[in-house]
Amino acid sequence: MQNQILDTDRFSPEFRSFITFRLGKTTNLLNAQAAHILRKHSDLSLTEWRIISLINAVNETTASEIVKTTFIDKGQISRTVRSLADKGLVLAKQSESTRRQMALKLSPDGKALHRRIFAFMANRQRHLTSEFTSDELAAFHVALDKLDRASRMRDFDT
Amino acid sequence: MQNQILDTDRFSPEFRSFITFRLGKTTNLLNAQAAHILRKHSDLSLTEWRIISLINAVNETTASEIVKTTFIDKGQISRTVRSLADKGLVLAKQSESTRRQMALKLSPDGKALHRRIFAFMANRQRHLTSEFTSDELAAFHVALDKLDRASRMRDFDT
DNA sequence: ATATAATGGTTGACGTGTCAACCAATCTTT
DNA sequence: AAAGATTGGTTGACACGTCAACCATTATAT
Repeated sequence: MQNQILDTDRFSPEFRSFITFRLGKTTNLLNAQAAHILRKHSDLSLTEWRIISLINAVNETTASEIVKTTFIDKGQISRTVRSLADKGLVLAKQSESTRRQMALKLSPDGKALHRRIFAFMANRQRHLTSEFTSDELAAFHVALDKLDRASRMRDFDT
Repeated sequence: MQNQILDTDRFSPEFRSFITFRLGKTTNLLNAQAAHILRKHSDLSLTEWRIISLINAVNETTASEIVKTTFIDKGQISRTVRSLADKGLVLAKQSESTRRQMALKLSPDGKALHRRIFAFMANRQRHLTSEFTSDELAAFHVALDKLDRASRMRDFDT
């Protein structure tokens, strides 16, 4: 099956094969879409929303766990968590077991906000995947997993 | 076939299905890999490299064409092109046909740099796709095309 | 031919992302 | 139990990304 690319595409043969450019484009488009939704319905940034969703999904988590699942910079997470705590959306408590980890939970306000925004995001998710068969979707995730693993190699000399 | 996710993954069922989070993670990993390669072998940023590659691929292009193929912000492209021109890597000439477009080409230095860096990036590309069959790769591109199209919808109210 | 709109690009302001250095708490080794 | 290594998180400095306003040029409509 042949690819269909938006717009005219003089870059075809080389660029179709350059998977990172290709991915970057789609990521840019999707991020712009998400940012638009968030701007319209909240004053959350994309990273704030992601962290809220992540905390919501597991009820309670830590900054380092967020780093491991998203590969967002830990400095950025530290700052974003504080801004969410300042807004009263996230509660950061020292966990009982250890004094260096912070247990992150959503406050009632945070949960309410999540519920409200999630409705839009779930619609969006349905829309994004509506053209996929479940096999295609599964294959897409497998492909991303392969790329994740391949991204661990750092040097390509010689 | 089941997904394999790096690390332990308490987020599984919800998050596996959230395609934009999933994509964001892979993009973060791949960008970090590319930035590492570029830092090691040049002083180019990722965006600079992408613009150089893009110009190289079609020999001559314009800023607006770069916008259309990458969806990088046009302000950023404007600035990056100037920085590349300042470094002597890109030649920006008013095109003859019209006075508002700039024709962008690589200088000899730019071409040489591209050739040098491209060697590493081509290795990387081979590595990234080595686990893919050609069908899988084609399917992956089709999936990205579908997401691109679906990303055009902006509102998910109701 | 003139007014209006669309296109190509630049700029400023500001928010976000990234790297590296750092501190404190815990874990590991001896 | 002390020394070193690792982990969890914070901070500063700076680069990069993003939005909106803007200007000049070209295209379109009247």
